[in-house]
Amino acid sequence: MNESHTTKNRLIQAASVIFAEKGYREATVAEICEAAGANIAAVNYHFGDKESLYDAVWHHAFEITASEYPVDGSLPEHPALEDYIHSYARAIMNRIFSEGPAGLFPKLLHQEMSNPTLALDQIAEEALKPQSRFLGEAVRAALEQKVPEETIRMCMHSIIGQCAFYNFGRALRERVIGKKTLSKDEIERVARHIATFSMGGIKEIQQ
Amino acid sequence: MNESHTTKNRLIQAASVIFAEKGYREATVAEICEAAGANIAAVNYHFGDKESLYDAVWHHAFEITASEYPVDGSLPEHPALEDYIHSYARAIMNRIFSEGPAGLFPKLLHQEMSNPTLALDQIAEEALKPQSRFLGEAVRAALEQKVPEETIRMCMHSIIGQCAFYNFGRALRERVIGKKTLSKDEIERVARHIATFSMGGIKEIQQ
DNA sequence: AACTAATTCAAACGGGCGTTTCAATCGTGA
DNA sequence: TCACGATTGAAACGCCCGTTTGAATTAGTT
Repeated sequence: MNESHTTKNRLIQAASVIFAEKGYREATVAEICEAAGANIAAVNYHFGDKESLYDAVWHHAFEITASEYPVDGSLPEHPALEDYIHSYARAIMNRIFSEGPAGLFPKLLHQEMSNPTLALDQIAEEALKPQSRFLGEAVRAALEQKVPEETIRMCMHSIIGQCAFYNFGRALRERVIGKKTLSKDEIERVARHIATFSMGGIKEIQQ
Repeated sequence: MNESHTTKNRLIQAASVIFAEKGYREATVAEICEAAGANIAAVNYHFGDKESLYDAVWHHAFEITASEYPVDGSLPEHPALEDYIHSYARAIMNRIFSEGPAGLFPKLLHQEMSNPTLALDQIAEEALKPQSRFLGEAVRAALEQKVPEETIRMCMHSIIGQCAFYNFGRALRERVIGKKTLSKDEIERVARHIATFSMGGIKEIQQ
């Protein structure tokens, strides 16, 4: 009876979508239960309270996105710096524009960044620091000893910022540009652009 | 009696801070009134309802930030592309790390991006599109005819993304890096970095 | 000083929220 | 088949929200 159609799992899946859309505080347990086809008391019975359900949603969302689109998922055998950046950008872009469950993590993260709950500390430690290190060590290795630590950090932020903007800028892209989603090809071109652009930036910085 | 200490003005000032901190829905009129030293009914008397107060806050915040840190505020006489990017980045960074009223606009924008209200359409049209055009036309002029429109757009996003990350990444910078704010000098170095990095990126793209 | 309009005040109103309650129902092992 | 723990169900509780009310107070005009 450990199927994925238990009430508990239906709650997590329904809650993921609603939390991602509205954020923790704006989402109501009533609408979550209705979307899951469960009774209003189901959240408290299966999770204790709303906040524990939120924790469960986070772990679920991160596991899915990290296994479907790992940041080192496109690395060739002997990767150069550009390969690291491209692999990172490709993974992040695919996550952001995934319309399936892998797309929920970036949306949850966006919500959490503007109105942090206690969950953010844990997420930063478990999910984001490792990804940040993945990029940071690649950049540091490529620039070794030539530039101060602050410059390395700024270069990392330049790379991460380019990717993250497609997540945080969602609402604006619809309004300023008029494009809601990106095709598979566009995603590939953006990831390639970010890698090329960043390599040019780093070259310009280090001379 | 058109001073800046009327109840109406105190409400706008108090509300700006609270809306910027918590977003529209999470902020309560009770705490706004308390912070303004006004009665609970003051919002409805002076503005009609919470949403109209929110509109007033937006206009107030944008006027302040746009006049204190205009995106063309650091342009030399005959600006090259790098000057445009630097002027833009410097203005945005100064806004983001301003601890005074000029810092409220980026915070409000962050809130609005994750949970858009009807106000976002108006903001996008009045405040953000012009700034986007400022950058876009400079980039387009520098790359004229050499690259497709999609490439120009991606370069713009690379520049804007680098700046915006310092706004959206606030909560993470504290948790992953451990730095909360930036000194005046650091702000200048980041703005210079973004301009240099972006020029390198654009050079790499256009060849 | 007297009158009028503007503003402030404490209290209350509906409505929606997360949570609790406890009876009804289901699933499973004896 | 029966009994018992696990799960579901409908209803209610207590709380906080934005807003409204109507009286009290203040400010401006003659």
